Amino acid sequence: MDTLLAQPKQTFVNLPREKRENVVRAAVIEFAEHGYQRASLNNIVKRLGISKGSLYQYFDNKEALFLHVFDHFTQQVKQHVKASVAGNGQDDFFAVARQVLLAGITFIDNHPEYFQVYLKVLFERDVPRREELVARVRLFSLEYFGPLADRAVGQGILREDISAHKVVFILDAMLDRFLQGYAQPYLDGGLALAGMSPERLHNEIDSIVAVLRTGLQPNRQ
Amino acid sequence: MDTLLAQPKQTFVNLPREKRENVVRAAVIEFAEHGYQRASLNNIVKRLGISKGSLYQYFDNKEALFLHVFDHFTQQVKQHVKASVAGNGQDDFFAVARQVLLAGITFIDNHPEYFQVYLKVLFERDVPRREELVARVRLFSLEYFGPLADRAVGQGILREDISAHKVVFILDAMLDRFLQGYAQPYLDGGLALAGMSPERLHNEIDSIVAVLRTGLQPNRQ
DNA sequence: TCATAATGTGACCGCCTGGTCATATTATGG
DNA sequence: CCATAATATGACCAGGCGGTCACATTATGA
Repeated sequence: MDTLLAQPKQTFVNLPREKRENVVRAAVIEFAEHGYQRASLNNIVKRLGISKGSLYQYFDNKEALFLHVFDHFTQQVKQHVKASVAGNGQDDFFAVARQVLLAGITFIDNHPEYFQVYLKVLFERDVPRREELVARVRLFSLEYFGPLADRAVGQGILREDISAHKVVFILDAMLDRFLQGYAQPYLDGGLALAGMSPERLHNEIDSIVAVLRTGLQPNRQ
Repeated sequence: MDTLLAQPKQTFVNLPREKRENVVRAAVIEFAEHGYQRASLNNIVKRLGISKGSLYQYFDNKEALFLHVFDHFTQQVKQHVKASVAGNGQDDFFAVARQVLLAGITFIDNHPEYFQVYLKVLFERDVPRREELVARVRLFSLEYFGPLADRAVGQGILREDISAHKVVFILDAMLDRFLQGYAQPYLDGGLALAGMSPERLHNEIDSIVAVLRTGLQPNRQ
């Protein structure tokens, strides 16, 4: 799970850090704009002001460059989420969900292009090792919420007529959809999430978490 | 809203129905597999066994062909949903939601390629008139559930601390995500929706609707 | 200083794309 | 039957793609 998807060539590793970062940044932008297949290596080298031959001294081919970019993405998102939730370890199930949602928002704010790359991978065919890439992100969510949901079931926090599996699905669906709406305004169903002030955004999140809490906790009728 | 996005040329209209349907079918398959930009007109004419010149006698260009395909999609989905819900007009808010979800499932079963085209449009940049296309589908959902939610609020069926707008967002998010998971198995969070028997699928749907009902109805604590 | 290794370069290759157009084929109706 | 209109064809075009490679430039260390 934590093994790398692809190694750059030694030449790339030897490069000064700033140049390496430039290359990755330019590649991320191109893949974010056009997805994998339509992304153009010619555009990338043009943007960087280097020759195409150089890029091929850094990576074996387009696929290796792309996988390297995706590696960066997964590393950053995991690190960001874990750091965001770290301080609130003892909170209840839904408070953690809220925290993860907020972490997603700030990640998108900080790295909108990386999230675009992910969205592209979700819905583009012929992306190399697509299932594996998506699974890396998805499994992170499942691994993260799965045990929490199991524990919550044990504590009687969740209603018993729905499996922990399904709880995670519902939670994941809401989080994912909310973040998609935040990243792509025309997906937000008229909520205008994109331009929203942080306070109102927090209100929206609280509303949704409240609905999930009421819907998922044991029945009190 | 109901005006067409693009007209084919007269030559296409004059064609016998079967040939017209063949052309549209081949185009749908190609756009479903590769999205707009990567779809190849050469592939389409090869699959049809006609010359490229002929295709250009039917449509002005790639964009016109694509928009014609999307017109077909929206017409079919609207017709299908309306027909599915028609008999159950007097049901309550959540029963209608359940019915729409079921209609979505059967639509995907009947026309998986059309739904793929829609998913591609959602996440591909540079699709001609993308916002407009997405809006056509989205607005249908909003127009459909919006009035229902308003009425439900008036009847006191929905909790009062959340706007009808937000209710529609949550509902739409769950429906959309469920259908995405059904159409693209690696999006289903391990629920294995794709290969599921109809009975178990209905159980899943009922569970989710139950959670929404409990979460969205007035608080009874 | 100079031989060797590492790195950078861009013209070039074969392939595919959306789109064009002169020409061939077929249908129509007087 | 034949002139005209409608339809079908595929070679061809310019442009972009991923990828290659012979060569130029720079860095290294003895």
